[in-house]
Amino acid sequence: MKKYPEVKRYPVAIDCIIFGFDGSEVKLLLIHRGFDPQKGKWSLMGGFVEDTESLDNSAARILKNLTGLENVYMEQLLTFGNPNRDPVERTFSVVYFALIDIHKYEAQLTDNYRPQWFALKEIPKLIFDHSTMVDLAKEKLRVKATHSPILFELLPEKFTIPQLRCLYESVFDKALDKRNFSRKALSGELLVKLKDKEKASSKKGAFYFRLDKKKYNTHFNPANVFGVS
Amino acid sequence: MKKYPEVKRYPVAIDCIIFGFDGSEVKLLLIHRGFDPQKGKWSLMGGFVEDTESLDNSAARILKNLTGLENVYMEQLLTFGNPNRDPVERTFSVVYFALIDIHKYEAQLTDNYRPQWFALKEIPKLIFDHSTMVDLAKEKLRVKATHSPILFELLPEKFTIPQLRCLYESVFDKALDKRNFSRKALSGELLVKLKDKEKASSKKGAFYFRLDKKKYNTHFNPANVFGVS
DNA sequence: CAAATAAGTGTCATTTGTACATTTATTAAT
DNA sequence: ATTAATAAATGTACAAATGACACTTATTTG
Repeated sequence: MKKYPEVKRYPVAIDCIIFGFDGSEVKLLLIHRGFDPQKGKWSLMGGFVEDTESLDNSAARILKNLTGLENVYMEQLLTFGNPNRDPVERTFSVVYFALIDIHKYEAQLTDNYRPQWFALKEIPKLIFDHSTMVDLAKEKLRVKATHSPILFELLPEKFTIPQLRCLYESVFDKALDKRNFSRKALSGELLVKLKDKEKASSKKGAFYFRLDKKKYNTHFNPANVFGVS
Repeated sequence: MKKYPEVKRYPVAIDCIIFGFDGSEVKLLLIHRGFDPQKGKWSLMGGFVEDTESLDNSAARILKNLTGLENVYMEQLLTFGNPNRDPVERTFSVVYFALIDIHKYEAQLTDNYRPQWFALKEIPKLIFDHSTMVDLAKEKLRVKATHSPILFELLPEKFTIPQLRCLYESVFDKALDKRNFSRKALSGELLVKLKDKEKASSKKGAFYFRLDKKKYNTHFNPANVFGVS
């Protein structure tokens, strides 16, 4: 059958929002945009969807090309399509987002586009509607964190309860009660206590824990980790 | 500046998923597709995005054209873009969904595309990937219903507690305890008891309630009714 | 006035959430 | 060796929310 007649066609882009945790704070990964307009400005990792790839695959390819990051589980967030969002011509952008452990992916990160991690409170001005995208992702991150243990994705293999609390405090931007937090964290029985301690941040040291992956995967399988969609 | 060189362009479509409640069950609105391929088959309300409209406006226009429904608050769900999802040519589809009170919109509904309401358990085979879209929307509906009082969107101005319970039972597909349900429903202080009763479904009759719109809007403003995005 | 129908309501036990202060293990300095 | 400093670890009591459960009430119809 012939193509749809009289239908306008548009470039479809992907933008990737990568949140990361470095043990004390949640940060956002940005790069310098590689082409005009706004070449060199701070930007999300973006590119155009190619002809034979799915949206998910396209997002993975683009992230890999621009940052070197691979095997990052990203979730589709929302599509932006205001007629004037891109000054060059109308484009649609399907936004993806992910949460990673910064240190885990440190080695993968390539330097081509001079990527940089920014604390959530120090995000610079971004091109186009990228700031709106990030705001939306931050909000979604909070909501998801409330209803699922999604934030474990941000942690290294071994982590301490204080680090975990720190992560939640960073996401929600508020102080949490030590005692109540650790009671709740441990009550889920998802955490396994290890024998060794993290000694860098206190004299006493804090015991490491790891995630019980079996239980985690059973109760929150990958497709559901980030919730519904 | 010149348009992006060497970038492929695609039609961008919208598909609208409309859930409705008729007082006893949640249903899905479908129409007969108006053009080839698959002309005449059961389909979501879909069409192509036009050049000057936003995605939200496009969704509203398409819904109006195909069904007559106006002023329905729809939320963007997810974008589908597998290369082969449409046999004619590659298209992307941004999916929207909404919840309405079937009776409230009864008069608006036009007959051009022979629209029909289907109980969730009796949804017919749909074109393309529309069934997947509906499954996703059902799931999202459940999750949203758990975390926000979204379901009030499905009710008429006046409704009874048993109707409300019935709605939740329909969405979650399970029986809920009468006593606990009404305690919880009333505890929010979002419901205002009226003087008259609904007498159709019992001899005793059930008091009508209405939503306290001020409180509802204060705590769950339109942008947030459906949650985050 | 009896029967039928679905609405409406209360209690108790359990779980969950919240507020709050002291003790403990370890290191570094004297 | 003793002390000071640091941040980790832990418990209790009260309030609020949840879940399980059965009887009474208002109304209509025969």
